[in-house]
Amino acid sequence: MAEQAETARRAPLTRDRVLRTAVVLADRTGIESLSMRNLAQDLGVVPMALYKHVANKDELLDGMIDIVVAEIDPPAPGDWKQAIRRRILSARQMLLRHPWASLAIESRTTPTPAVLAYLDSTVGALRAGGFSTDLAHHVMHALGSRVLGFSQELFDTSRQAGRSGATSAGTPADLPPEVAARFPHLAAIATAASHDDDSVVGPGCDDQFEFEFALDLLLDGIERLHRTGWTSHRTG
Amino acid sequence: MAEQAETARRAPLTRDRVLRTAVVLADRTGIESLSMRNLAQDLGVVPMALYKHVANKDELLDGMIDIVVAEIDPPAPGDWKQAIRRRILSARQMLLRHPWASLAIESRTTPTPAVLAYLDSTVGALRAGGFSTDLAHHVMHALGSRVLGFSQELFDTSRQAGRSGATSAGTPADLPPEVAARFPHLAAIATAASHDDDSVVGPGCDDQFEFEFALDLLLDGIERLHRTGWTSHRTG
DNA sequence: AGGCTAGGTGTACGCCGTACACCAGTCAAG
DNA sequence: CTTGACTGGTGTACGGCGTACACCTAGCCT
Repeated sequence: MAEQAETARRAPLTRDRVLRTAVVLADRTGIESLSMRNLAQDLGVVPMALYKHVANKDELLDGMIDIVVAEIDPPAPGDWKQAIRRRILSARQMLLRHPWASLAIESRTTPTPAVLAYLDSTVGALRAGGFSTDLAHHVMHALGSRVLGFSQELFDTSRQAGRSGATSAGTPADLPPEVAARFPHLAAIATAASHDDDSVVGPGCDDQFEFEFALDLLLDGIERLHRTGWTSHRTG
Repeated sequence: MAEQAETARRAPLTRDRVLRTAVVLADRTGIESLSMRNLAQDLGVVPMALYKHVANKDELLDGMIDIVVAEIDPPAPGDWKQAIRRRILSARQMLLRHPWASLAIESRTTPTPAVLAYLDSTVGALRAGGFSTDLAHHVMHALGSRVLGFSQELFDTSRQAGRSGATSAGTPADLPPEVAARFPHLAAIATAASHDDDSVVGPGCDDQFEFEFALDLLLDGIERLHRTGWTSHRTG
């Protein structure tokens, strides 16, 4: 009975447990150091045991993506603009919780069913708002990466070291001086917000503000097209 | 005069040659199958020889990025809108030539000098057009991934197999039937264009059109903000 | 009892990046 | 002319990776 107590000590190791442990591990140590061997060790199991539950590492990643995509808030009733706005912001929150997810989703050659479902329901919200399939089609392209909340800040200094989110406290403009000297325009932009005390944006750069700025820019434009009955058909 | 060409090395193997060969190899076989060993073989050299010219694989990737970013057309004179539009579309062409580049650039934790220079000159074009640093700052965030021309079409079926570009000929709506059944809105969008013969967009989905649609949506919104003297400062 | 099956194990293979010791040239200074 | 440092290509080797394959074991059905 001592022997079976030892094996009974750990949970049964289901596919779901494998995937969720992998998500936690990726959250904690980054996607690049998520290996089948590490994951197996976290589960107290030998590496090959995982292959009884996932076909290979690619399928593991797909499963992880499905799990985090499922964390996005379900569509809420209301007008299309509010609904989509809330949805996208919820997706963004998910991606901030799981910093590896955006790159993982992008690197997949084909979207997973959960991603497809998310996109589908977003299109559904547009259609429910009276969008033609034609306009809805183009709008989905226009929202593009924002549909999944990607911020994708190339010059986001916070991405190098710690977690993401607003560069809120401290870190006013931490470009290395030699970089600032060579790229004056970039330097000016990086420090712009901190110079003006009456700016809505605090010191440093508020990712959330920037994201909503771009999002609203797109949404307002989309609304305008919608109101004026825009179509990609030839004018005639 | 007798040159010592008789004993000249067959392969000079400079840092530049290493990087350019790596770019060609990545273009041909994809970034995931670019290894130091493959690259060395392509150069007719032993793997460790590369390390005399690049510190490690990360530095190799940085060097490759610098090379392809340098292919983006230099800024042209003219009004800011045209200048930025041309620049971004040029960047997009570069990314279509080097399909590995967008993911590679995104996965870097810190942008390379060439990327910084590209971003800087884009900001410069805005400033030259009379944008405040404040507005220019937010505009750069808004353009976001589009600054480097990322299309990032999650539901771009062409990405799974061949090269990208417009799904121009054939392939009207190649969603697998079981997928189409489960996601009716997606299916409707995917087939929308092919149903209407008088659409500007031909059969299938014209990536280029979609990209410019989104880009112009953003640019028009930005222009409107610019004209009305938008600022992120508190009103009043 | 006998065998089927699901699930965990152990070993092994071929990739990968790269540390480290080595060696063949070139070339400047003694 | 020697010498010794420096540059750049080589060979070997190590630890980590994904995973194929054979094996074992426990529970279940007949």
